[in-house]
Amino acid sequence: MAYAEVAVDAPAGLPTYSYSVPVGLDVRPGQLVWVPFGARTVRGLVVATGTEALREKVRPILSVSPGYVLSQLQLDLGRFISTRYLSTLYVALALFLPPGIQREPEVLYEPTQQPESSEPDSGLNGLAMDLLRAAREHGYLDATRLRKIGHGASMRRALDAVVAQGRLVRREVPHERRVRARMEIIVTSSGQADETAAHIRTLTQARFGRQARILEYLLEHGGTASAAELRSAVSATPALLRSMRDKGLVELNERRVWRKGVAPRTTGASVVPVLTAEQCEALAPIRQALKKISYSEHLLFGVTGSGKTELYLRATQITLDQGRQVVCLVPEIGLAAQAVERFSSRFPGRVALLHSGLSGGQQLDEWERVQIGASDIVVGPRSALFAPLGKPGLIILDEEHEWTYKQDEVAPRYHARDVARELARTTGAVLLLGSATPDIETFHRVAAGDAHLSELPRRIGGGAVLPPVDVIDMRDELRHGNPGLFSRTLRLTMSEVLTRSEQVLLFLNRRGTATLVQCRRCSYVFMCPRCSVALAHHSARNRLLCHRCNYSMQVPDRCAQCGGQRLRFVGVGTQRVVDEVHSLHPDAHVIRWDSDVPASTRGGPELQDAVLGGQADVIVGTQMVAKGHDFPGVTLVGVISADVGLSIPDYRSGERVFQLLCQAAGRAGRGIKPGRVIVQTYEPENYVVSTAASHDYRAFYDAEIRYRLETFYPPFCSVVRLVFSHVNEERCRRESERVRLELDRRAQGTDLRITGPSPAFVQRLRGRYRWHITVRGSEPTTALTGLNLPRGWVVDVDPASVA
DNA sequence: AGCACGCCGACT
DNA sequence: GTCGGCGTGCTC
Repeated sequence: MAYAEVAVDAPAGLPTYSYSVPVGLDVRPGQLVWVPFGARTVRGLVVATGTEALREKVRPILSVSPGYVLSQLQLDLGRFISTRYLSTLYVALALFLPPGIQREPEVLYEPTQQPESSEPDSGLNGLAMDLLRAAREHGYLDATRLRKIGHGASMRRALDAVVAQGRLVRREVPHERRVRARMEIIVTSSGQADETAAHIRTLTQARFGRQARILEYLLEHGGTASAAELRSAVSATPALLRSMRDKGLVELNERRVWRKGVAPRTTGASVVPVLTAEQCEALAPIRQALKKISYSEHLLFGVTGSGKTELYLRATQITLDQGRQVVCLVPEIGLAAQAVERFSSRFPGRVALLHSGLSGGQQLDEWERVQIGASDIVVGPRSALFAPLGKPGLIILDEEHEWTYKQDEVAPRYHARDVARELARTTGAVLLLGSATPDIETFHRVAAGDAHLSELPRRIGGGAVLPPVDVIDMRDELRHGNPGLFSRTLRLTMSEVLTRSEQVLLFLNRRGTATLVQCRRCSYVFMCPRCSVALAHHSARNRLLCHRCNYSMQVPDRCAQCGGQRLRFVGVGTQRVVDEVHSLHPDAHVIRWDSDVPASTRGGPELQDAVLGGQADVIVGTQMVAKGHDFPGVTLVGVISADVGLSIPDYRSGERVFQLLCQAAGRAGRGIKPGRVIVQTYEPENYVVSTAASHDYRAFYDAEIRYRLETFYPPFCSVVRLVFSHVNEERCRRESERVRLELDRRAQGTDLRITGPSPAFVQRLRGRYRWHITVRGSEPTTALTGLNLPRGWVVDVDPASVA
């Protein structure tokens, strides 16, 4: 008897369960199956097979899904993800499945045998009787039929009633795929050309004119054509072609056709530019590493426009020449198109683009092109890492510091950089990370000798320097009687730029929306006495609250530091900036560019045209404008309040603000005209603001790494965040306190440091209260493995934010 | 996730 | 006494 260990698609429980393999079913590791689990039929992935069951209780595997088998490499990487990120084994492995796999079985309702005449008065309502009648008529009810009869709560109730009476039984049946490969029919004339010519003559005489014309067409086109082509050229119908096949005149064959590709398949190769001396030097260690065909990690550290992309392309060339594949990850879908274009024009026809924005069919086609080796370059967001690669040789993460590489909404909450590193390590590939503002942890890996550093310190072409940055102390403005949003310098410069008909980009860091209380005189921000974290003002309870330890205090009426009586509640939105610009420049065309503007409008032609075509005079935006998009007409960038994000109770807030300021500054003067940057701040002496203003990454790194060491945060430890959410706030608090005690027990004799529970920064989400606990240590995951948390808990290893 | 089981408060 | 709220534990 054969048995299989199966990772099942259940939200919790054991990593795998044991199933028996029915006779006649060929089950191997890596296969996707349907298995019974409790009262349900669920997806499972076979991780091992054997001749003895590991456990006593077994039920049989229901069916094996055709199409794809996970490789041992993928099974191992899946296990790595599930242990590292504390996810179920199934969801980790499911990352590797092809697009369009059905996760749920089809649900059918079948009538039970019951003589209709002896029907007792059942008390069923009309809807329920309709269901019964339809089920008896068709033999069963599926989702499509059910939808035709009705929907909503009443439908659910009716269905429940009929099932409860035993008139219908619910049955779950395996259901494979939503999307299929697109096939076309290829028509080939049988026999030689002279034979075909003879056929044409006899057919014409026998008045089979249309069939004759089909053969003529085939003769003229080398003996083969697709059915679709024949249909439009000589109105050949499928039925006609079938009858011709039956007469032996033609052969019909099916052929896979790729849907219209997302990446251009045919563009001619572009000219390969000559590398600068700096580029040559930066490429050298990467080239060397690729030649060795063994794992190594490289950081390509260079400002925007310094020629990183060309090095990606050169490294790609080397890898492809070795017959290995390349993955290039980009932070978001919007930036994928650009990358695809660059790779496609150098390597026409070899690029696959993989992301969830494509149609199911396109996703499947791109994915399968990679699988069969038709594409050996994969471009996409973090999920592209899970493309079916046989021999990956190079994995590129562009803008590696971006936190979109961390999946935090749904499990498995993995970081693509870490998974990429593990993939590279196990396959002997090169991991190439690119950034102008590297993640502190990545730069620390360089310092520790775990990654090589390649630098591109200058912009290419004319050695254009980064734009000059003016730091404006907003406390001075206040002292000079200007309490407004804009400093005098920004106001003046904005007017000048607008008279010259150039564009202004006003940048607002909105991740500081939580109102905090600041003294207008000495700029003191009310802090938690226990956590050195700014207290947030909660208007509902009218108190100041610490989001880390839950300390709370009354709303103050004077400054705790200087006794000043003028306090301000900080929290500015994009709209207020827009209003202010309007009042200063009533004729200016102002455009808002933030997450409140629907993505379709944002990426759409109207907004793009307005921005690029120069109709827009002022663009007001948040994080989004700082990333990726080019604004060639912009000559002035104004950062409204550089330090807002600094007070977020998160150890990475400084790093975030630094990156954002550098990116925002980098938006100025990307065109021909020189640019200028004005940074407004209440803390000009803060190292984050000052180092960003002087474009000095190393100075920032030095200060930041010292802070991380002193406060015991990554890279000097690992962080796990546990969030509990519940509709009832009191239960929320109680449950998180209970878990805190449990964690304290587990922390005995380890270096674990636990903070919380406290309300999360986003305190209420979708009607549920949220409390969180943060665990830090050299190996917090180990201490948490096997911890049985009830429903409502989310565990996030290496969270993007601990706020 | 679904389902069974078990424990407490509002009713016949 | 019982019906049903939902909190808890199990699913091979």
